[in-house]
Amino acid sequence: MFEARHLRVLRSVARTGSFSAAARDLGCTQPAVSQQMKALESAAGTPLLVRGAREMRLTEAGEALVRHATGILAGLTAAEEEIAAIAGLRAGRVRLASFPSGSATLVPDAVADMRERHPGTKISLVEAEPPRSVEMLRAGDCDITLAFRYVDLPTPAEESWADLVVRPLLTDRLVGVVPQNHPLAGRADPARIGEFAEEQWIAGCPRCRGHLVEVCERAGFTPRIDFATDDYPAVVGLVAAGVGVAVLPELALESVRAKGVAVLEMQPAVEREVVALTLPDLAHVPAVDMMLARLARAGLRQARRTGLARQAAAEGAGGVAAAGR
Amino acid sequence: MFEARHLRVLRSVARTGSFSAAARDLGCTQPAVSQQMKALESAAGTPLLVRGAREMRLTEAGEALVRHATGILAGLTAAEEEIAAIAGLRAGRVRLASFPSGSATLVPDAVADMRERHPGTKISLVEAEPPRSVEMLRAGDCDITLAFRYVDLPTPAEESWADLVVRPLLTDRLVGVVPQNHPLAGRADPARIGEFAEEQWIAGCPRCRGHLVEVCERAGFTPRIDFATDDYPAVVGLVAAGVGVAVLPELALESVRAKGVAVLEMQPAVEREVVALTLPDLAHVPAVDMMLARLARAGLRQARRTGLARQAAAEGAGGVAAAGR
DNA sequence: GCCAACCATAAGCGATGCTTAGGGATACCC
DNA sequence: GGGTATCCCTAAGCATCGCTTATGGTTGGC
Repeated sequence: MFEARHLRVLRSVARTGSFSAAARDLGCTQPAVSQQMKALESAAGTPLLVRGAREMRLTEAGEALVRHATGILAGLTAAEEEIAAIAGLRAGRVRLASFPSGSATLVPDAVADMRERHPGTKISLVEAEPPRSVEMLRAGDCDITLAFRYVDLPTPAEESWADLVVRPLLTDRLVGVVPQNHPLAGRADPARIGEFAEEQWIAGCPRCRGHLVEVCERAGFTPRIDFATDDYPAVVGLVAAGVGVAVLPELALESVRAKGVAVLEMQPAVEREVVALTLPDLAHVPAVDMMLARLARAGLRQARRTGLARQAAAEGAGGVAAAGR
Repeated sequence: MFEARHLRVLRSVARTGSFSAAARDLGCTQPAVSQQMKALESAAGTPLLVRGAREMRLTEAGEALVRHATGILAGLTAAEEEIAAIAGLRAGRVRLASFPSGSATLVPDAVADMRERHPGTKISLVEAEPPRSVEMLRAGDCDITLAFRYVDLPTPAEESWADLVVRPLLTDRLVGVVPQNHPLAGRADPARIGEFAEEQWIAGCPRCRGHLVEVCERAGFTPRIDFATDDYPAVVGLVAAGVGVAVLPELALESVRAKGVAVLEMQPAVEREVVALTLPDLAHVPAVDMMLARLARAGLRQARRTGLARQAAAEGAGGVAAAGR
């Protein structure tokens, strides 16, 4: 079995015509070259070099081997370059899976950031809600999954993230969304969930709906859900049209033009933790690692933006709370 | 720097999907595979594998490396096969250089022998007289040189074979060639060189001519050389036509139809040693080594043939000695 | 809930491959 | 023609590498 090291030495000897020159070329001593060549000739089973008076010539077998070595070493170099490009973020691919409100807010920011810093990387995105998207991650169909969990809700066992790398990005809150002419719309104080007990509800994605029911039942009532859709603009439109009220993640509202509705802080706050998930091995893949960092940064920026908006709304309180933002 | 060993392991892991299976495949233990992969990932600078629940998956970098590995390992295998073919005499080339009487007698026999035993080998032949042919050998323009030396003559220093592998093939003798009607033609006893002192001489190749002059001068006369050619049929023709006499190597007569001349043994015998020369390194090249063996065998066969002919001539003595053979 | 398969890690050990040191041959130069 | 520089080989010492065995932890399957 020839080894690449042997071929490098042989090629260098063939090029320079002497062991000493090859040794200088390769950055080692001349006996090292001599030994390597002896080993190589032994492996080949035939001499490869003819020690001429002043120069080193190749035998037929030597020429054949050099001919092959050229291609082999070129392939090796190409491989090294491609791997180095991936390791050095000049290439590489990250496949994201995200739930809708994440892919509308955090992902674009992070992707733009990533593309600016590492233009060679390729990013793809599929939308998938948490249980499914985590399956995809485990099945190798994506590299990073954006997911969320409600901190007050015990995670179901079959959905454990214990074996995953969990990178918190953002702590999201639920907010109430009511028609602009709703009695609660003008109030400065946060709303309690119980105040919506008698309303008609418009619910979001299945997971959120499940959580919502849980929260309401803890507050002592069962919400009357007349309409459910994971299409948040539709939810907002329905609320604006007076069909009902909704309690939505703040992040989900971020990319929706909230016209004709009032957004209310909830008391007590119900928090949703938005995280990026990946497999432990993938966490060390440079492009994945960098993408996680970009997502974390996007999460911070998003949190700051939301915080500022909330602060501005609080300062301007007395009017319509955070309406029409 | 990736090594072929690494790539073999990676490919095996990729194919089998587990370290244990790869270890069985490669004939080593599982920790060996584990360590190799760790080293390879360290060299790559990025993970190559994702340890899935039950199967081993490749990362993007891993897939890229396997893609390259396929070509690289194929190239290595091809190289090994080609070298093995040369080492195993299923391929290979031998370039011969020979003086004319050698290339007309020993070489055809040896080449036929070689081709029969190792049909894959390629043999080429160029004609060249000793000083020049040895230069060719040293310059790498041929692999084996057939040459000869007169054992009674000190070899000139600049033509030393001390650094070469010298393989004796045959001990050739000089014989006298006289017209069939020459006074010496019918005699059973060997001729002495001095008996030709007053003759006109027809000489062979320059080297032989030089030697001939030396031999004659030791015998106390200077031969009157009227004609010199390295074309032995021409020499024989001239002798037959009565232009003069010649003293030629027996081997040179072997391929010449000696019509109209008588061939006389010489007393004392003057011997020419026919040898095959090669460079020490080339002597270990299988095809060269085998060709030397074939040449040696051809030399033996030739010696036997000559011996038998001489014996037959001796038994039939009293008539025309060895005429018209 | 135990068992089997798989992978990681650690320790021991032999092989490999490098280095330095020294010797012989050869071409070049004064 | 002798000195010198270059080149290669060999030997010995030594560090590293890579394999093995032994062992532990984890994960599916029965």
